[in-house]
Formats: sequence, C-alpha cells, structure tokens
Amino acid sequence: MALNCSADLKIGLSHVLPVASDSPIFTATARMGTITKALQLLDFFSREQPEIGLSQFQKLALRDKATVYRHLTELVDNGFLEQDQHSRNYRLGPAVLRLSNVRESTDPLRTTLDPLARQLSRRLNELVHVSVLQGDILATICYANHCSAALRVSFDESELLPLHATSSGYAVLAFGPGTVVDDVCAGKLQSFTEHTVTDADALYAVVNETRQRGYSLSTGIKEDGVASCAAPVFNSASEAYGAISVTFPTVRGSHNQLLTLTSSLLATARLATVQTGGQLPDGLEAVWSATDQISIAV
Amino acid sequence: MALNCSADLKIGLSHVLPVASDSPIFTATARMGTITKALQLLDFFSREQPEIGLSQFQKLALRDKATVYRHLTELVDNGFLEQDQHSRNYRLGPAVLRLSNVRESTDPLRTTLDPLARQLSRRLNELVHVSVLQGDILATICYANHCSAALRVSFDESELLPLHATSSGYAVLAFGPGTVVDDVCAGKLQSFTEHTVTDADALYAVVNETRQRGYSLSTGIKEDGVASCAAPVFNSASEAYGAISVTFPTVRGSHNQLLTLTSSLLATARLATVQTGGQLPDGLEAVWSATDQISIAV
DNA sequence: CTGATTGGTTTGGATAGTGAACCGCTTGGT
DNA sequence: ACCAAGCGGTTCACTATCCAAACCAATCAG
Repeated sequence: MALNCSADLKIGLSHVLPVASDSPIFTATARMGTITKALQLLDFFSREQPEIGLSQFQKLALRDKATVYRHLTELVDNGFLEQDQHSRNYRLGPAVLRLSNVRESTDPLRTTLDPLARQLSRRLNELVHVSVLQGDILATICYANHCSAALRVSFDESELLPLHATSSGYAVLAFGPGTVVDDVCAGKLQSFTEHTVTDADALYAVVNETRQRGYSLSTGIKEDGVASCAAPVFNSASEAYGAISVTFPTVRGSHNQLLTLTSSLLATARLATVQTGGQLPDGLEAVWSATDQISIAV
Repeated sequence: MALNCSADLKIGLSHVLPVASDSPIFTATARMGTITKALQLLDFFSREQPEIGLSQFQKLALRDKATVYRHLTELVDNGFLEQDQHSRNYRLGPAVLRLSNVRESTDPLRTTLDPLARQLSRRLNELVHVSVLQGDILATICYANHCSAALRVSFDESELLPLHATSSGYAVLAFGPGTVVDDVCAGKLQSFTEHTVTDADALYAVVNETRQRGYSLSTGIKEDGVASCAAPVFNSASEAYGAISVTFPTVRGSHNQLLTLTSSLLATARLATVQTGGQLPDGLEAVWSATDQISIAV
C-alpha cells in the first residue's frame, strides 16, 4: 500500500515538467491505473494551451495513440472534455465547472480566497497565487496578477507545482501534515535551476528555517531571476492545507521591499485562515506579529 | 461506435435518479469503461450530499465494493477527491477547482454567466439556473436563488438534468445541435411525474412548439407543483449550447407574472449570448422582440 | 505525384481490473 | 458481556480490458 502510493505520487511529479524523457522503458515501468492515466491527460491543459489534439497528447503523455484516444473519448463522454467540431482538438469540458460549483457551494474555498488574492496583488503590484496541497504536489486554485511593471513574472506556466521547488511548497512542507515532508524527501527531487534544492537533508534544513521564520522565502529555485515568498494557510486543526505566495523578479527583492511585502502577505494569510474556518498554530501568531513590528519600524 | 455512444449516453441518464434498479443483471450488461465508472462516482455529489462514504457509494453505484474502493482511491490520488481523516468519507477535491480555473481563464463561461443569473434572480425573486449541454444531459454550472417568498423552489436536488424533463432541456432541444433531439428521442424517456413527456412524438411536438415560441415553458414535468421557463443561449454558430431558466411554484405562474418574467428572461439570455461571443439565429430576434412588446403592453 | 502530417480504427496477446469472500474495527441493541 | 450488523479496507484467482504496432483515410506542402 505504502509502496503503491509513493509510486503513484512520483508520477504526479513527472508532468510538472513536460516529461521526464530519459528512458521510455523506465517511465513505462511505473504502475498506474487506467483512471490515473486518463485523468493525467487533463493536467496537460493550461492557460497558454487550452486546446490539445490527439497526436499532441500522445507526445506529451508518451503513451500509445490508441490508448490515449480511448481515454480521450471516454473523458468526452463524461463531459470532462469537449471536442471542437472542425479542429478536432480537445478542451476542458463543462463537467469540471459543474463539479467545482458543487464543491464551492458547500465549501467556498476559492470563492473566499480569490478576492484576498486580488486584493493582495493590487496592493503589492506583484503576482499572487493561492495553491492547496493535493497529494504531494500543489494545485493552484486561483491567482491574480495586477503587476503593472514592465518587468513582471508571467505566471501562466504550470498549475501544478512541486513542493520542493516553490516558496508555496516550502510553506506547506513546513506547516502542513507531518508526513508530507518525509514523502517528498523520499522521492526524487527534480532539479529546475542550479538553486533548486535536490538534496533531502538540505530540504529539511530549508523547512526548519521556514518554520522558525514563520513564512518562506526563495530565489531562483524553479526559474532563474524569479523570487517568491509564501505564507501557509491553516485548517481547523492548525495544519497548513495550502499557501498564498507573492512572486516577483529578484531585482525587486530588496530588504525594505521584502519587509513591506511580507507584512501584507502575512495579514492576508491570517485573513485567509480565519475566513476558511482555520486556526493558526500556537507559536506562530507571535512570530507573525513580530514580523509586522519590524516592517512597521522600517 | 454509434452503438457504443448511445449506450454510454443512456448510462449518463441513469443516475439522474438514484439508480434504475430493475434488473441488476441488465444494468451490468451496459458496456462502460473503467474511466467512465470512476468518473460517474463524482456525479453522486451534490449540495445536500457533499460527503459520501464507501458503502454509500457502493449502494448508489450498484457496483462491487472493492471496485468502487479502488476507483475512489485512484480519484483521491489524483486530487479529484479528498478523504476526511476521521470520518473516512470522500468529498470533491482541489483538482476540480484547479481545472475549472484553467478552463475559466481561457473561456470565462461561468464567470460571465453567474452575475447575469444573480441579477435575474434578484429581479424576479425566483430561482434561476444556468445549464450547458453535455452529451445528452444538462450540466448546471451556476445558479442563484434570491427568492424570499415562504413558498419557494429549493433547487438543491440534482446538478445533472435530463433534457426531456426540464424547461432548460426543452430550450436546448429546440435550438441546440440537430442531432440531440433525435438522440434523446431514441433513448428511453424516463418518467418523473404524470406530466413528464415520455413519448417521442409528443416530445417532438413540444420541441416544435418551443421553436415557434422562442423559449420554453413547463409545469410539473419533473416535479409536481413546479413550473419553469427557459431561454436558449447561443454560440457563434447560432446553436444553443445551454439555457437559462427560471423556476417557480406553479401558483405564481399567472399570465401576467409569466409575461414580465419572460421579458426579463429573454433579455438576460440575449445578454448571455452576446457576452459569451454567441449570436442569435436569424428568425429568433424578431420573436423575442415581439414577446417584449406584449409584456410591455401588459 | 510523393511524403509527412493529422485524427481515427483494428488486432491478438498480455496486462490490468474485477468481485466474492475475508479481515479487523466500531457501533448498538439486548 | 455478548452477538450481529455495519463500516472501511484487503486479498486473489479469473478473465475482461487495455496495450502496442500496424493500418486507414484525409489533409497539406512541395
């Protein structure tokens, strides 16, 4: 059971990058069920690639064309995809809207966090996004980019983020369910830049550092020239279920800028926690308040 | 292929009602892939049932418990479900939020229609919902209920609606893709009340009537005492891809009330069509304008 | 015309999913 | 205390299902 799980989870990471292409044989060895294979097809969609054709899917997923085709048609039959009549391309279908609607109507997570993200982005003039823990990766559920500067981070890259290479990931690793850190460290830590933490011990160190600071900082761990800081958002058990992050070009990451930024970030995270029915862990409130004091002094 | 399709589609209808229980053998005969079986589990969630346990799933889906369990865990692994730690119940996961976000960011369907629904509901003081065609059923993607009367329709029943037994369905059948009417008529027309149209010819008649009127009317076809009228929303090819409907107790369906109601409904549908990049078919604009004239006169 | 795309379809052989029975646990009635 | 019924979860032989490679038909470029 534990073995199956970790196998599945490794797969989850693979398509954060287009595909780990090394040896086609090795990728095939990893066990995963039909359902997983089909659902992973959905993960290839993104903002700049809202429509995908059969052949393109086959290349992305490195699977047999016939298999992909059957999976696609079955997804279409269930409304998770719809097919353009003349281009024959596939795009996400109405079922995802319906389901997210059902979920939001009983537990309005995005509905409450989205305004907070917008507000924060507007105040800081930087990219903000909100992600929640899903297995051992992060799923971005909303974002806001009110940055008006010429140099800005164009987010539109990936909606699935690795925990070990994003500031949001750091925050969740530090304050989330205890098992996650170990799970992630047990797996392979894919390298994105030369600053990506690929060593388990080093990652543990970063996590500890983050715990003491109360929020996370990172520069160039996923993409060069991009810095980010993130604060955890807690559930009622005072476990981080997600994080709010601010992402900006490293050149705008001066000491003073960072302080004002984190002040707003922490305030937003506090709000987010409260508004989603969560509670900050005991020690943290003091740490966050101290940070506020410093930033006010500056 | 055509056979497979229609078979799959019939399945789609089955879980509008809990389950067509007749003969367990017969339900098992219907061919459907693993993916479909797994995805259909997601359809059992609704507003009043946001959490479902394993055994309950098994009863609802009439499938083997082990199978259901494996499907559920695989859905959890992919973030489509999440499991409560102590109750062990399942609920919809963050993946649906992420995917709907991806879709909305390139084609903001719900984002644009939701405000219109709210506005209409507020004006009319009745339940409004917006549904889109998905195969041969309707998926409700948003709704609004600003009804303040003591007697009101509590929508929270089903987010998947049959085309032959809802006013929205009538509207889509009348103005949607030509094949849909035939597909639906070819299938079994499940009866909900004594007013449900279960005869194919009768349904064709209703559809024709709806075409001439320009919008649909219904009373008690899915539930007794509930009336509804709906207007189609069109895509750029002037085909209805969905509908906006107003649902109310039959006692509030007097002639005058209906006229003012349809006037607002048609205006909203026109807006919805335009704002989602669609276009009204040639003849319809005149019909809708005429309706407006009548209502103004009243 | 060829050749290289595209989306879609067929085939037998092997893999991956199935379901009856089973397990350990908690619940609740007596 | 007891037993029975319910729960979530697991096992394993069987076989239905899916996979891979090859094949179609249509389109487009040169």
